[in-house]
This record gives sequence, structure tokens and C-alpha cells, in this order.
Amino acid sequence: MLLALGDGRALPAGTLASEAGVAASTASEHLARLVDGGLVTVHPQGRHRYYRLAGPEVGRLIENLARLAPAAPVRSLREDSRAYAVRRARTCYDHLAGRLGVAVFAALLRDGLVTGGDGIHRLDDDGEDRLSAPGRDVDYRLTPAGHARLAELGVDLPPLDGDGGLPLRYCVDWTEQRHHLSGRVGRALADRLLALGWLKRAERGRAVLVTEAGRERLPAELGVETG
Amino acid sequence: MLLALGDGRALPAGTLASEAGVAASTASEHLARLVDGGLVTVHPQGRHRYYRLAGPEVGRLIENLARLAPAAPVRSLREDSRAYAVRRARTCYDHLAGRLGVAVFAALLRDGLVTGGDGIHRLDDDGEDRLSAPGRDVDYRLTPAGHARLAELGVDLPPLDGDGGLPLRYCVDWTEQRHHLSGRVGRALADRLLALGWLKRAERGRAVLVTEAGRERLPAELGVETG
DNA sequence: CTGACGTTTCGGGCCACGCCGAAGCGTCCA
DNA sequence: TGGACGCTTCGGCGTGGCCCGAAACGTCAG
Repeated sequence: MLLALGDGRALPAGTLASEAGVAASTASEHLARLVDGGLVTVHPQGRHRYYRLAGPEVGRLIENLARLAPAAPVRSLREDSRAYAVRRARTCYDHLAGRLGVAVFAALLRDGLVTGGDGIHRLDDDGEDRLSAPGRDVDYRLTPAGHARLAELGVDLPPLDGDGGLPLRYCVDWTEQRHHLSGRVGRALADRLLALGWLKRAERGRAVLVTEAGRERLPAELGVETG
Repeated sequence: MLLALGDGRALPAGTLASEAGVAASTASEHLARLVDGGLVTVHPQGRHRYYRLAGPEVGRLIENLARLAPAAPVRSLREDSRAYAVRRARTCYDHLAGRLGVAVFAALLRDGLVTGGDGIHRLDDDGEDRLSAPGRDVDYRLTPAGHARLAELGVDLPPLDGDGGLPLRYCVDWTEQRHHLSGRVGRALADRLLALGWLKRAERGRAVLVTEAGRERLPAELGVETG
């Protein structure tokens, strides 16, 4: 379950139960202990209860544990590598998340296709840029150049605003501690990349795989490193 | 047990058993699992079998786990804080080790009281200086100035060599990944600091505590931060 | 060679944990 | 308002883990 939550997203109890392959009641008890132990927090929402890691340090710890204990039973090994795939690239409901998601967004920002978020990114100790103020709201806008570039790629976009831009929605990627594109534009971009065959969905779970074509075109067309 | 080994030293099975408060047989089985799991390595030596952490990353993981899981049962809490004391400052047989041990050695080097180890220390990612070549032998020498300063403090030293220095022995501090003073001079210095009342031994275990006097004098006399 | 010592192996007991199905509770929707 | 749904609580079961004492093994010292 912690591996499933390792990407920082909030998942409902039922999903975690099926991810873990146990009964709902078992999952519920287990999750209660995780909450009690301070590893996980719960956010009730209607009749769902969303669980998420209590903080990024928990994700790092779990990742370190997984790295140091690869000699797990067969079953766990499969899930493990699945978890890593999820970490690399995944969908967040309908848009891109994970390392790939933030990489795409970073490339858009770097190339001036998206503006906004001034001063929100800072260099972390390990050379990664992280959010300096995770809670603060930020206005991102798709620039006319960005609109043109995405349209060129065949992304289905709404027309430009009166002032020649397009407001964007974003999500915070917990473990990555960075923003990635969401909302209508995020969905359209993800759809298009899947339709182009640069990405494809994994058989199970929310992981997304970069195809051979994607590995070639994503750097060329969007300046995204797919490593 | 892992906490007890957290400082990187090798301990025999019996010691680990009493540290953990379990029977020797229990400890043996548990240690076998730790070895099997790759967390610990074993070095037979006569009728003893010394166990040590498989690597510094294991120590870091354990420390992270302990930091993230402080809500342990009472018993474990006590041992926990004891482990932290051990980590901060301890004796390594007869000389100083732990953060204090490496801090003292670093201060001696910085102030020119000890020479040698050129290029062996480098800045790590997190700003700590670590050994760049852990396995390499290094020649450290106590300088005449160092000899005078330590003698001034009342440390019982052998006379200077013909060439006006004094060869030093050192140990590698596993988790700290740095050198600290050992050998005859290391023992004499530790003895003197204990005799001066700047340090005192903990009731149990190998931990050493910095006294009120030590907190005042160590920075002044040796330029050692006792934080 | 013999006894002391440190360690591991073996056999066995106990408790906790993980697990489940059924039942109860709150929420959403027709 | 009733029913479907998501989740938790409850009672109970079985396995596995942790633990111990006794015995076996290897090593060291007299």
C-alpha cells in the first residue's frame, strides 16, 4: 500500500485494498494502523476516504527500503517494479504525472510555452528544483507560442483567450514536489500523446510507459528528457 | 540490534544479545536473518562472530526509520535515545569516536595541530566532508604545535620524534565516513578529557556524554563544536 | 586432554498479526 | 425513501514470528 501511495497521490481505501490484493476489511484495519503510526493521513470525501502519505519523507523512506530490500518474495518483486513504473510516469486521473509529468511541464516552462510560477521553483540540495512554497496558488498560462506548438502537435485545445493566453490548471506532485499540468489542457495533451503512440498505458494500474517512438520524439518535439 | 550497530562498529553476537535483552539463541537466529537479508555481515574471529552493518546506507536507513517512528513502545524509546547518545559521542575501545570523535580530529587538522590526509577529505552532497578514498592508508602526524597544545592541556604524550612530529593512528568512523584519532595519542587524549571532567562515560554502553564544563571548554580550548 | 566459553541448532510454546466474512454505519442517487 | 455503494467494526480463525532452554559444535587456555 505504501508503495502504491509512494507517488504521493491520495487513493481511496477500496483501491488500496485491491492493489494489495486483500479484503476491504483487512485493508481498512491496516490503513488504520498506518494512520495511527503517522505514516499516512486520511481525508474523508463523501463516502470515500482518501489515504495519502503523511509527507514526502515517508515516500523517500519507503523508496529507500524498497531499494535496500529487493530480495523480496516473487509476488512483491513484480509489484515492486510496477511501483517503479508508476513512479516514473503515470496518469493522474486523466493527465500526466510522475517524473514524466513534471518533466513535460518543466520543458513547457523552460521553452516559454507556459508562463507563470515565478519564483516558485527553487534549486533543492540535490540539484532538483522543488516548490519553494508548496501551498501557494500559482497562475500558469499557456502562451500564444505554446498554443501554436501544441496545436501543431495535434492537441485538441480551446481557442485563445481575449488577452492571447490560456489559463492552466495544475496539480502538485507530492514526491516530486513540483507542479504538473492538469485540467482540460493537461487531459488533451495526455490524450494526444497516447494517440500519437508516444506513450501507452500499462496493462494494470495507472502507470504509463514511454514507447520507442516516444523515446525518440518527446525530446525532439517537446524537449523532454525521457530518461 | 541494528541501532546498536548503527555506529558502524562490529559487535559479537553475545553483546548484541544482551543489548537487545534476549537470549543468545534468539539473537543468533535473528542475526542469521539479518545476514540473510543482506542488512548485516558477519566476520568470524576465533570463537567470536562479529556482526556489522552491511554498509553505511543501512545505517542511514535505520536512522531515518528511527526518526520517523519515534512513537515506539516505552522500552524501545529508552534504547532509542541511548542509541542517539552513542551516535553522538562514544568510545571506540579506548579513544573517542562518533560525531564528537571526528569533530575533534577535524578541529586538530583545521588548526594545523595535525597534518596529513591531504585530499582525502572531500565535500559530500549534503555539505559534510567525507572520505574520498575510504580504503586508502593515510599518514597523519602530530605537529610540534599540536604536541605543545595537547601537552598544555595535560595530555600524556610520548616525546616528539627526531623530525619534530609524532605519527598518529586513526580509525574510520563508518557512518560518519571520516577519520578519528586512535592509537596511543587518541587514548591519552580521551583519558585526559575524561579526567578533566569535560566528558563522562554513560552508565551503560559505550556512549560518552559532554558535561557542562565540556560544553564550555571544548569549543574554547580545542575549537570543537559540541552541538 | 579437558573444561570453559561463545555461538549456533533444535524442539517446542505462546502470542500477535494478518486475514476473512458478516454486520453496521454513513453517503450518494434514483 | 429505498437501495446501492464505500468503508469500518466485530468475531473468529490459522499461520508465522519471537522467544526460550537444552544440546551440539568449535575454539581457546590450562
